[in-house]
Amino acid sequence: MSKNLTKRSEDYSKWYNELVVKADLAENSGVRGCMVIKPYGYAIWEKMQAQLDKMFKETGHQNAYFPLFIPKSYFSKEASHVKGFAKECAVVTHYRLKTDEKGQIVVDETAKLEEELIVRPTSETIIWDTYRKWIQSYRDLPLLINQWANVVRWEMRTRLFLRTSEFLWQEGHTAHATKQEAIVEAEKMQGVYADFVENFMAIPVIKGTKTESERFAGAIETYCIEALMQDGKALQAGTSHFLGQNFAKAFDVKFATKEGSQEYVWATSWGASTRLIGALIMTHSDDNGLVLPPNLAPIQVVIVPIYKSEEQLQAISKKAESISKELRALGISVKYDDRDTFKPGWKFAEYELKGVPLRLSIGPRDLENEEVELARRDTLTKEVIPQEGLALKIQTLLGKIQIELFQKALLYRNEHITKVDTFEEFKEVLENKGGFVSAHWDGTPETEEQIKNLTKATIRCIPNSTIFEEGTCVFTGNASNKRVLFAKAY
RNA sequence: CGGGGUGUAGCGUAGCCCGGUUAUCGCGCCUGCUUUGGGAGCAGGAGGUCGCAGGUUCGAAUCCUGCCACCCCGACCA
Repeated sequence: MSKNLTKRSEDYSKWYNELVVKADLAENSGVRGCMVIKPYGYAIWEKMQAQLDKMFKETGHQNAYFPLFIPKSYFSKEASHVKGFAKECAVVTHYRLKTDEKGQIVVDETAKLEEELIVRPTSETIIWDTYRKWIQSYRDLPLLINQWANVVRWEMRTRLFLRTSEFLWQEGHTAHATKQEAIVEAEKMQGVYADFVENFMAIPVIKGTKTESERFAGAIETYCIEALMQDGKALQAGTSHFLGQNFAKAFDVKFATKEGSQEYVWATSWGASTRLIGALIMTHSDDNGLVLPPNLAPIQVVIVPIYKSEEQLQAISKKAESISKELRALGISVKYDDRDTFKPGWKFAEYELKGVPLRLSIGPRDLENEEVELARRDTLTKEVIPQEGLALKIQTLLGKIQIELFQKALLYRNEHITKVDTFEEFKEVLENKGGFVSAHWDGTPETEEQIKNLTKATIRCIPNSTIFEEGTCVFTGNASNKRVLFAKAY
């Protein structure tokens, strides 16, 4: 999309990291792959939270909060779950420090915990341990709970927003009386995520299911939404899991049916994280900085005065205030930046870097002609327009930008789904073009594994939209009845 | 955990191989004047445990040993 964005990952990586820091979203904290989210970045997260939370409430969910620490024994009750997370857990082993003979602060070895506590990498176990106490009867079901929290995963290599040791997210955990109802819930939440990401973040996604080897640890089925970044790599933007009765059995969560029998409940869990901010950056931004869709922009319109004298500034400020007032009346967030410590050119560059969708500049010339200069961040175009009817025009334009950002990303995404039928083509497309590769696969984890080892591409999903099609596996030549999407992924 | 690299002012860096006055430069910061329609100019100024701890030496940012932190490449990544 942008002239300098390149598929060479080290360049792209550098571009991305610099952008995150320069746009004032976040920075490395210097603490083991943990980042500091700065006020501007957090304001975007708050907007995302507010919208998601609203959507969860509308689908009948309630918020609650569970402990940060999970006793090791809880954690190990579901076999495949513990296997999936064991290698990336932070463990609390002591509860006290002391001063040693050299005056150094050291861990007090006598204050060793009898049972270690795991800092939650996800909360299934502690939540299901709690649900056992909450659920007795079919009347207690369904139980539809969401938690906003932080989790810790001790990843080997981290990257701002995309994979940090600690991250912020929401995790929904629901309990149902029937298998069918739980599946419907998991699918519904996949839909909620897709709706949010596409319509609010303007990021097109492909809905699908994960293969067995990519599935969440402990899930029967994982529903996902997959997005494509500008460097041709895929990013998992949200997941929803049908957990069957695995956790109910591990934590002995049973309910009395109408008929009086005891049955295990059916479970789902679903989550989306601050990683989505990384997706946002990598989908829309360019070499001038961040590009924010209007729905997510903490500041939607910035007004920059251009003046020489104090009298001019006063006249401009008066006009800017009346424009701001009109815009705010339409629910548009406006910032009037009349700081005299920075020059207009500096401010233009600054707000472009921060991705503010629209910029108005007003100078003496504009006052005289009853005009303003309006600049669009996404297209970098400018026009001088009358002050008459400005607020409504801006409102319409913000809506238009939101849609056009999505359309632009959708076009790029669609151009980067390539059907291939030979392994030579498969490698060629991954290497030179990037993006999703749509290919036949024989359905075995072994083939998937071998392809991954040879190309670093994984099966991102089996798209919901995939249709029955006779074919042969791109790697083994064995029979296949549908295409799946491969890609290199974050 | 393997392979490579880097730690010098808030940020980015030169100096290190070949030890020697007061540690270099740029950005940023402070003061003043001029500027303000796309990241201003000039002048002056402040800011340093040279990652930490030992060692060698008359003398260490520089050489030696150990440790720590971070980055990149692998492995890992619901």
